[in-house]
Amino acid sequence: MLSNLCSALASCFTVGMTSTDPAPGLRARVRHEMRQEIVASARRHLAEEGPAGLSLRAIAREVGMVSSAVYRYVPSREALLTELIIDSYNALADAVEAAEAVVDRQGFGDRYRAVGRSTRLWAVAEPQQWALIYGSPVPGYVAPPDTIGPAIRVPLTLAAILSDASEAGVAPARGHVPAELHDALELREVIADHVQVSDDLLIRGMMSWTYILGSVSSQLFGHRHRVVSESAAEAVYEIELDRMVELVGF
Amino acid sequence: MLSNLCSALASCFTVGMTSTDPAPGLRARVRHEMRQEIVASARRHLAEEGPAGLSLRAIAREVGMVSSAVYRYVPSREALLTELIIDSYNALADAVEAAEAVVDRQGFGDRYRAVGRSTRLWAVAEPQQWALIYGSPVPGYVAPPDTIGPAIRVPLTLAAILSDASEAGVAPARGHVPAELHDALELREVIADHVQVSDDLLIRGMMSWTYILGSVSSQLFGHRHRVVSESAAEAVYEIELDRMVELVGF
DNA sequence: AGGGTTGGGAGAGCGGTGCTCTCAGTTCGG
DNA sequence: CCGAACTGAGAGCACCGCTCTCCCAACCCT
Repeated sequence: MLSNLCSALASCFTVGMTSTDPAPGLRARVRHEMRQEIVASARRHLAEEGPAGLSLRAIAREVGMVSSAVYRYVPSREALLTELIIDSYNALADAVEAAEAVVDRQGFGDRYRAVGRSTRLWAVAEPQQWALIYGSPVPGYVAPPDTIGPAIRVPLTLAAILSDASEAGVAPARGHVPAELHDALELREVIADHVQVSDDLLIRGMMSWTYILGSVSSQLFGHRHRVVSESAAEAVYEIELDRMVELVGF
Repeated sequence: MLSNLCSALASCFTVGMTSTDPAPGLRARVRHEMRQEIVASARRHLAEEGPAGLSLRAIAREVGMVSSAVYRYVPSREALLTELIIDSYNALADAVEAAEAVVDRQGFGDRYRAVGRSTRLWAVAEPQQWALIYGSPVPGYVAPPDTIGPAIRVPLTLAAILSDASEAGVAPARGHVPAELHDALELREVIADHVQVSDDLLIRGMMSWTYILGSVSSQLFGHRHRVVSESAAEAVYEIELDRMVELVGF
């Protein structure tokens, strides 16, 4: 029965469950609402205090419960963080995919720029969520497998751009990559393989995402202090995207 | 007298003080040793538990004191973290400068590669210190001015490479940078200005450091999962450095 | 050498955290 | 309708940063 409870909790905890029970039952519905209220409060606290400041007791206080009661809905603080992490990955991916989708399919450089711009815009709007997913991981915290799906959505969007560019004959390989590294590029296993992307282009594409991560984090975490003035950050970022387009070879 | 105590604590707290009192006094020396023991314990805890796990009480336990006693030596947990941050910046810069110094002065690409390699090596050896300085900042923590000096040492090393390359006529500007961004590049104010570095090269150089930050953090923080196999990380990183040399134009 | 001053350790305590356990009341399903 | 399941409250454990008081030992100065 304990395992029943656990699995019930776990399934209810899974994001995007929407089981649509035939007979929801009053108790089940109010439970679902209570859970959503808790998560909403957690999201609010995250945005205000940051990941380290997220406290189950504070959440309990806000929703008008005693701290032990929230454990009926959330197995642990870490699990709640995991849910917020998945949410954040998905929110970022939603924003990026929406921005990239409206760009001319043949403008590969512009598609990359759209990814870069929308990523930065989302991060600036939600700095704590950015810190949650791309900051230093909480020591002892291991990302559960549920997170890797949402986490890889943006890289997959970029991979699609590479794939389309390869198909169009743009961005040919222009650099040597040792053959023994071919199998090391695991990203290839995740993307549709009906189009052949060269190792060189795959690495350049990976670099283009790495660069976005590095630049946005640098800006948000204050590592551009005395390097680039804050007011020009966005304009400089546009130059950076141009140079990365140049590096990828679109 | 309270201000006296404060200033005494502050001056003793300053890194690299080494006041060399003429008459050290037994009490002063044992105090200094005690303080070093505390910082050493803090460093150990940082390496094991990470920044978030650094606890003054645990340190006190380890050095055989009651928790309130450590406050005679360290004003707060945050101040202790600041000291560790400065230490980490300096340790990284020491490693980078040592690696870069032994490279042929005219091999600008190789000098950059040395910076990139030594940065990654240090980060892999000291992941918690890397997370401390380049991970998400602790919410509510503001970097005191003492940190910016050590923090900018590696960027200055890179700036020197750019400057030398400019002087040698290598790496000419090859891309447009709007004139209004000229004053936004604050890094220029920090470096010796007897050599003219173009805006384009300055931005490319900044990008080369941003890229190192992004790539190393990606590797350490697990964002290369299902993208690049762990075993090939170092080899792929070498390719990345090659591509960045290409982007800078050395 | 003695006495006032100062520094440093110990202890208690405040408010906070995550999490567990027990108890009592409520709702639900057979 | 009654037993089973669910749910909130409360107490409690171990931890945290930090403050305050007390007391003893070391120090400096006369």
